[in-house]
Amino acid sequence: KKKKILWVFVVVFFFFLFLKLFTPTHPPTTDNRIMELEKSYDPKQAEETHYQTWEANNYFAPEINENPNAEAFSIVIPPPNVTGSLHMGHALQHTLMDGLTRWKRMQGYKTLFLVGVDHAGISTQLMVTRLLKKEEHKTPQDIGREAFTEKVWAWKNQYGDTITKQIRREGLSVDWSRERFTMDESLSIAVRNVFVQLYDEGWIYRGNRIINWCPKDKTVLSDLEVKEETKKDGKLYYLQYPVKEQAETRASVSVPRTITVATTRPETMLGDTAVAVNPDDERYTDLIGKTIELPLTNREIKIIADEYVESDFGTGAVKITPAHDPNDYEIGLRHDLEQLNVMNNDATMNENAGAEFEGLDRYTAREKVVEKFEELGLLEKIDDYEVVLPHCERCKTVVEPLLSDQWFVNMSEMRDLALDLMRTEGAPHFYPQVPHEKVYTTWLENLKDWTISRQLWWGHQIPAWYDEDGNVFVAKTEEEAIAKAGTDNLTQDQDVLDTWFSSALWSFSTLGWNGDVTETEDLKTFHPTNVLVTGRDIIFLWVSRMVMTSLKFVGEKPFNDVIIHGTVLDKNSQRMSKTKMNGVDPLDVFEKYGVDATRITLADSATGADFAWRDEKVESFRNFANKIWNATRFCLMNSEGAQVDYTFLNPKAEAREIVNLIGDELIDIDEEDEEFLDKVDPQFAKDNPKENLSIADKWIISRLNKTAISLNKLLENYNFHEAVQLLYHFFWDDFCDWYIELVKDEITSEQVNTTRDAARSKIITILEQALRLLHPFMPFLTEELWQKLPGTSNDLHNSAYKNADATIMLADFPQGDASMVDEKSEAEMQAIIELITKVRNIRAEMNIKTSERIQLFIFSTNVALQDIFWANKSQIIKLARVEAITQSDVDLSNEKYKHSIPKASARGVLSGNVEIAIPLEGLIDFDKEIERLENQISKLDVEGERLEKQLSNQNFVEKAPAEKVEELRARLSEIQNQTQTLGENLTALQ
RNA sequence: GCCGACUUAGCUCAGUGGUAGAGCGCACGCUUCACACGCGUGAUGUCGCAAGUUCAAAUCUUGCAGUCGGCACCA
Repeated sequence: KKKKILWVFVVVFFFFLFLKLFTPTHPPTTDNRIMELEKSYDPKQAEETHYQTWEANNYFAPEINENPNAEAFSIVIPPPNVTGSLHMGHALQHTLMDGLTRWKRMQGYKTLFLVGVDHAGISTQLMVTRLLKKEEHKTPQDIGREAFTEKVWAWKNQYGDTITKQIRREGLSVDWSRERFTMDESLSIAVRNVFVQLYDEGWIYRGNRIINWCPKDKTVLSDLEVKEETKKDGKLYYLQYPVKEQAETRASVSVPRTITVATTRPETMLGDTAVAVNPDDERYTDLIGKTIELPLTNREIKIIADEYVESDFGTGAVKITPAHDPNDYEIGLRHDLEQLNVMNNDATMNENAGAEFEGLDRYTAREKVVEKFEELGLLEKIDDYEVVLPHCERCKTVVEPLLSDQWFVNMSEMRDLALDLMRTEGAPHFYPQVPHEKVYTTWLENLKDWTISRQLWWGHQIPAWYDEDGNVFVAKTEEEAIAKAGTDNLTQDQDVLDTWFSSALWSFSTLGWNGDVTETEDLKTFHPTNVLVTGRDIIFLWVSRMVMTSLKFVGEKPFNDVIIHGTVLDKNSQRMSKTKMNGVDPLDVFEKYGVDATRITLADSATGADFAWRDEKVESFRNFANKIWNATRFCLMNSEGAQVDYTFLNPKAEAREIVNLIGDELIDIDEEDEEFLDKVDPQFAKDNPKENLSIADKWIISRLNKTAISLNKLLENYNFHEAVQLLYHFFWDDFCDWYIELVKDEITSEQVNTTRDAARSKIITILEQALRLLHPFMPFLTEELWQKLPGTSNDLHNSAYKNADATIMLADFPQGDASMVDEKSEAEMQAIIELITKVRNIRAEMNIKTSERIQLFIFSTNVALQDIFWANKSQIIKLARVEAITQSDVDLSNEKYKHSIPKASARGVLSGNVEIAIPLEGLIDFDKEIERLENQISKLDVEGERLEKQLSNQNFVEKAPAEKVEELRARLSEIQNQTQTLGENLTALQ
């Protein structure tokens, strides 16, 4: 038995060896380019090599543009956190920005895509603090401010380039020579100058206010950094406060009177300094002005009347804690109440809370307060209550409202500048405009003061100094502060500024403005930037503030347009988050499908709406990348004797031909033409006059020009989804499925002649144009392939980059030429496509084997169409798998048609009164053919009925545009014709 | 409470007054000399529900229902 198994193995082995040896290999070729192309696209190599070349050759820098009159195009990147790493949101916005930049660069604009990172105060400080604890078991306080910030810098220098490496991986054409960091010297000077000016003008002030305090990060937060979260299982505690009665009344009352207040935070009662009721509340009228003996304290507080209190809410009586609640604070001011802070900055109770509570955490204190009230018999009840609690956006800790000394910006002046800009110019223009413009405007209208100080060490230290008496001196430098104070016994404010304060200056501080320097070449050239691309979560935090500061300090808007992209959700339409572990790492996707496939997937998804991430979608664009690869592979396999040549694409080529024949002086050509003609090979023009172009050639040229025109228009409107769809279908459907197939025979011809070479040049020329159109969104693949095409050189560059080495990223972006849109050829081609599709349809429905060649009769009273079919008979034969077509097959008169075609034929009708018949002697299943024809007739009937109904409506005929009515009439008449023909065919079968 | 968005084919999403679209999936067929990450063919939707405007509504208006956001407040 064992022997038998072994024997089988040996046989199988030799069988495969045999198969391997005798399988024909690729046909030999003289062109070694072919050998370079693998059967499918592997993005790795392209991604590794081209970026380095681009960067090394300085292609990303605006200086590459040699045209002194070039218009500028600029984008500043929303600076990612220096601590950060790339997520899908970045990948999305980066793709859009780079797509736009590459597009404009190819158009000859002097482009700047400015890159940089943000110091991200809280995030970075937290990260390094954690590291310090883990590695050295120390807190920042243990090592002191100076040592700590040194550590952060060291950390930044060591790890801060993670994000920039990832940006390179994405292929972003950013100018690294202008890379910025929010804590760069010049940007820091800008921050100080802005601070000093705003202070001097009275817009920045220091004040004691109720602020949002994060007890974990131990810093104040702005309103925008606090996120509300609903807690369903909250409690509402009803506490009874005994009213202190006058001696004489006390005698007559057996039980002391109490007033009940409700609270969700009982521990704050230790800081109560009043109880408030509505002045019109009759229940409490007699108590107003009386005194309460505040339990658990030995303090007495007043009952006051204030309109703020709503009588029908809760008990109608409110405990007032001015130091721990923003509303209470306001009431406190109105009634001149004491502000008693009972908490430390870590949310433990302080000495003001009383010895019993001092040092307890706020929640422990809460329990204890409730216990004590219960013991005293003063706890009325506890209700279940849904509470909404403010949380720290970063660490999720419940934020405590606290009374604290902080720095604020009064935004009223800058807010008005921004609102005026919107009202007068409609700027910045949001894409999509709805709903963002309104949200932005409404937010500005209700803008409150901005808390800008942070109790951190990492960031821009506030340029304010205090003397021994606490007098404040705001100055750009310590020297200036000393000069102002008249003493050097000064201490600088220990706090730093909100990260967003420096971000707010980003659009101009990155271009060299710093308050000392207010005019730079870059600022003049690139500001205002053209467009900002960002997520909707930072419209308030960043976009609006850039608008305000830019108007105030530079006197112009920071950008014309703002693209707000949607959020990338997970496949279940949930937000991606670290805690949910449902994030998709762009680097994994790059690895699996390639950067280009990922980029074009993201661009396709960018409609402004949120979208669910699906790997299947990238997969389909990976397939698209492979399709491009293989189409190019095919062209290269048949590229001997061919090269990219624009003579073919444009009638201006004919001008060159004439120029060559009769001399320059006789023809009037403008400068633009001259430039174009430089790229044209005159010999090719002579060999291939335009009259030689086939319908397929004219059609693909028309499609190409239409595509280019539409694409540019779509990109102008930031319509990325439509742009990608257009490219996808032009390349796959028009170019691959039809053009390549139509010219395949010609191109792969064994015969070496000028016709073959011309066909090869034509297809490569179209392909080369297509690669350019694709480049902004698929930079690596297109560069890889473009470099391999015969005849690509820096001659194809936009005239602004004539001296740069050949690269597709500097090639001239096809604008499309409306004069090359050829509707006649498109219609003719459409007829051929329709014919072939119809035959294929009949073949499939009648189960005719692919290998089976069939006969085809084409009948049309339209002589022009007859000619077209005849002229393209070889393509029809090939693509519809037809045996042969003779002149008589397409030249049938009505009578002859009816009599000469076998009855046993499958029939079809096409638009333009074209009929086809496929004799199926012995193959035809009559029942099946009857069913097929009936199906088609009934489909046409449905449409016909609807049209008839519409056309018989007098109102429609009278009121609808005449064009429309005519259109429907024509369609109806065609349907009637087709139905009739099919009906006759049907009758003949029965 | 205020403001807003969304609801279209099995799934993910485009479209936005004039005959319903894509990709994926599905069905059938294909070792057709670039590509099975492919080729060909096909099926599938009272465009959330109801009313209104209009000759004509998925598209505009109003109401309702569901989903999801943003802002504000909550003793």
